[in-house]
Amino acid sequence: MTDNKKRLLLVEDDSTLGYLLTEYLGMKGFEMTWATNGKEALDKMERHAYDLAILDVMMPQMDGFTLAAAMRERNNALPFIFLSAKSLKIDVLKGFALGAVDYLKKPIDEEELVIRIESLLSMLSPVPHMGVKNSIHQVGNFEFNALNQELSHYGKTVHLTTKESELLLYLASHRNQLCSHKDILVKIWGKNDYFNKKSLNVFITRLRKYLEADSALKIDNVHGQGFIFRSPE
Amino acid sequence: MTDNKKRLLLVEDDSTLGYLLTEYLGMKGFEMTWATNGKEALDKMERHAYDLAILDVMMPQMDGFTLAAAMRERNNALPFIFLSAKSLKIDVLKGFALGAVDYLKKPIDEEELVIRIESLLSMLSPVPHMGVKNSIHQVGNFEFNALNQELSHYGKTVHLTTKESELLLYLASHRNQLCSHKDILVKIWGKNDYFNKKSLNVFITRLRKYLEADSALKIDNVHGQGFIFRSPE
DNA sequence: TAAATAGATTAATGAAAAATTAATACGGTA
DNA sequence: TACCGTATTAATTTTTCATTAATCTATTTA
Repeated sequence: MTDNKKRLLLVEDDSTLGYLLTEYLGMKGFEMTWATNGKEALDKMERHAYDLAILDVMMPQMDGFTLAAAMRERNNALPFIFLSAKSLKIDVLKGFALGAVDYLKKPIDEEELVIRIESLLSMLSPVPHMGVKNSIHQVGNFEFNALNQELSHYGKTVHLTTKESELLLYLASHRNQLCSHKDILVKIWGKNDYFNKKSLNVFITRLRKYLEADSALKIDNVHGQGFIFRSPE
Repeated sequence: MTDNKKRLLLVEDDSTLGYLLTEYLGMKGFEMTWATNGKEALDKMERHAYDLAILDVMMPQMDGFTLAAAMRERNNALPFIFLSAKSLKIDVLKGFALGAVDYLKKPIDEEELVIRIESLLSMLSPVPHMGVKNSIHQVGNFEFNALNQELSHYGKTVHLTTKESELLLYLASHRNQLCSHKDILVKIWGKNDYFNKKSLNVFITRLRKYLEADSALKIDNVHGQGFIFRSPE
């Protein structure tokens, strides 16, 4: 599909409301089709693909409930919501029993309608689990996946421990900046004391070892201050 | 999951309404958990799996909006609906903007609540899972039929137990990604405690044994974090 | 340039985590 | 009730990893 606008089919006999909603929703980025009765709606459904139908309940000839039942009978999987002045509980229950994904009572607030439609559409077409957060960093000619704690170099991957990964992430997000002992220790070790500082040195050494395959990368010490992770941006 | 009751987390400070809804929804076939404040709710979410959360908006200390924001911050994918006496449009919009799947105005009609919950659950749950479960997965040079719980290797088929199959399905759908203990346990065992973690290890061992015939497949442990199922895509 | 301080490196330690194996409990069934 | 397959819990062994210690090297400064 070249156009990713969502297509809505509005079934509404009242021309004022029909026109208003068509305009408003169209303005909000939906591709609108407006049918003024059930028969026309069924016909359009046959011939076009829609993402969601909005059915008015009270219509002459064929009411929204009947239309929904007819859709179901034709094995039409198009999800639909009802708009209705009938706010009686029994009607709401009937609406859902017919398979509606929502039931809105008139008068309709247009903004609420839009946000509900968007919510429903996003529920109905769930994102196929986009491969987790984007936590992959290019570090020199390494690829660093902070989430999986992996560091790859031309296909060769090593596993970092949690602390190693945290420290590398900190340095990599502050490349070419002085990172003070204090800041690193507070951020990663939680506190800044004599022993943690010793520990930090151990981990710096380890990272240097991991990264030595790329000579453009260096972890420089600034005497008495901290470290600078030198890396081309 | 052995029990297919849907699990709801109700967050409601008012004890009368909380009790009423817990009883009513419990009677209607849901497995209910009732938290009386946001902190308690967040805690329960960490340790248990729920299918839907019902959040009261107006609560002392942490209101429902803040709670929803905290959930999102923690990358908690639990879908939620708001219950609120605040029927102002701005609040409804805010609720949806925070990712709510519905926003119901008090006074709540219990029957409508039930049918809306059911409608939402059917929209939310069966799509992602059934689809995956129905398909046959190529796992290395194994063929994994999650529905039949069968694992085949060049014509040789073994039968997996339910838990084995669920775990393999989870890992296979997250291949080469770190799967935290917590996520696995919450998703498959329903809760995350000391004993389940032991149990998980047992099942990991079993899967490793099944899969050892293909040396390209590995279930690596990430110390203190979880597991990564390594498998060519 | 020598002494003092800071940093780097390697190796050792101990606690925690994980893997493995064994034992028990449970649920259906004949 | 005895049996079988499965899930959970327990006990044991193995591995991992942050810390600490010990040793070596670099930098500062008097």
